[in-house]
Amino acid sequence: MSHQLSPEEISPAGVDFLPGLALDFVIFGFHQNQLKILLLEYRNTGLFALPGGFIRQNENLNDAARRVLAERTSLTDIFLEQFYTFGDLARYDVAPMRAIMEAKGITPTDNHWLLRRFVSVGYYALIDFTKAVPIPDSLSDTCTWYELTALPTLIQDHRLIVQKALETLRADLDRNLTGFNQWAAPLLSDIFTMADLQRLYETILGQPLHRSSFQRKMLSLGILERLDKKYSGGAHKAPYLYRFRTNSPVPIK
Amino acid sequence: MSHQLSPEEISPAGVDFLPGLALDFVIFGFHQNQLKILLLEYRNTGLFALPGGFIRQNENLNDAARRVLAERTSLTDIFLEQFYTFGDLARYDVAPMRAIMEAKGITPTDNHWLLRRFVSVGYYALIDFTKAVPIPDSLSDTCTWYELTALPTLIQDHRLIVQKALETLRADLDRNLTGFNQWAAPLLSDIFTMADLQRLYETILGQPLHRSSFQRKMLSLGILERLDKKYSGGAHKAPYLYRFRTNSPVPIK
DNA sequence: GGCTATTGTCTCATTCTGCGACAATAATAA
DNA sequence: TTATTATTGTCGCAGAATGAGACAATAGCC
Repeated sequence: MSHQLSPEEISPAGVDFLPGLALDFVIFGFHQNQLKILLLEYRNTGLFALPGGFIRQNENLNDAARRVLAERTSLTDIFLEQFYTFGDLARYDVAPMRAIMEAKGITPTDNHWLLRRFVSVGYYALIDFTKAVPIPDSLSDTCTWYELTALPTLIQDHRLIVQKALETLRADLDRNLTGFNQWAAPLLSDIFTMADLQRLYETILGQPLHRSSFQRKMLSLGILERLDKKYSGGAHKAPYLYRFRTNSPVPIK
Repeated sequence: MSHQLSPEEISPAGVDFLPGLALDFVIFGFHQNQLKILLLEYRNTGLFALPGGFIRQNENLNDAARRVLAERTSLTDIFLEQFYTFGDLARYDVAPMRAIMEAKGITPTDNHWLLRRFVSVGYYALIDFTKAVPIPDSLSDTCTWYELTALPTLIQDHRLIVQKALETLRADLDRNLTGFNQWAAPLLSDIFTMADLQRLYETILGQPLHRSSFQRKMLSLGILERLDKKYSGGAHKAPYLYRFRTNSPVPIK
């Protein structure tokens, strides 16, 4: 986990937060055949971590997740999915966290609350990375998109968390596709072509898909609405445009 | 959540446990076309709850789950699956918990740690209910199997937790089938017929399945080993016996 | 030795999926 | 205006997967 604290909040006991419980985020960013995730970097330490946060005493768990995500991406009303809760003792190595704090000029006592054990609830999101304005938290220096295929070494068990998030994203893509698009900053533009959608799928699944089978499957999901308009782009046949149905039927498994 | 504490542990601050974090269990029990779950009852209160527990300071989350489950069922080495973490504020209504403690002769202070907010990690298991010896925890009076189709009213959000566990159990049944059987107290007896397996599926999924299609599908999963022996049961053709392969291949989705 | 309920397997129709074919077409170039 | 070209929508086919019934084999019972 990591931290959306203001500097004043670091030294006190973090008393406004639920103790020992954190949130970790795997924020997938898609745009034009690229899949990235958002990472924090701690200068002078060479350490990278997933964005994270804590839960306020009077805040729902899922609301806390939405709040922290908004703080990191400046995007509100994001579609978030909880995917696993990580609670191994081994996952929390105090050395990196101590290095991060000392690089910030803080010398924590041995039982500083940030150096204790945390259980962390993992969430993932999928957004258009051109629409986010990444903002580092108070302990980190940069908050940047990294290609999923070229991630730096991450602290703690964050590599495992990314892996599990990716598996869940892939497995539930059909089911969550509408969700990713019905919020403030949709993943695809409001209207899009079948080719746009296919590029999204291919990038996330990491494999090419056959065009006609893909079209057939997408239409059979019943979540798309075909618009009668056409495109004005390249020197070739104009594709139909689509948008996601509101109140789309939930696909039956 | 609920509690595996000894009476002495109730009044102190539960200092050995991670604060604010609990475990809730949906322990499915199967036997001969019956699907039940394990519930605790608190006498003199009419309240029913899922078994639950807490995590020790120096204990892995999943190990804590295994420990508590062993305490409730006397079964060690159980196959457990984490399925969701529940963190709404509304889920923790203090009134039932206070009633439970007062029925036990304890008068908790307003900020007693058991009356504070808990975030709870949900786990489910699936065992043969004839092999468990249910043991109530220190706050409850009985620990009993209840038919899933006739559950009493549960405290807090426990009905929702059961619902979500059942959905996950059904969705992941193929994938976890070997898991449920390769531990100390297997779900099915060591060797079993295809009809036994079909009854298990029909009971869990809550719908009848076609015999020949079911057989074809089960064999195609590649997790069964057919034994050349035969049965000696009724006045009819003897079925083959099966057992689960060790090192069965993971079914590809 | 016949009877009967259950089992293993086969077959057939239907649906789903992978994959290529082909005509339609929209902008550009000639 | 016409030819060119890349891309698109759809169709068709082969193979796989699935639903559903048919039928012979058989193990114990009377």
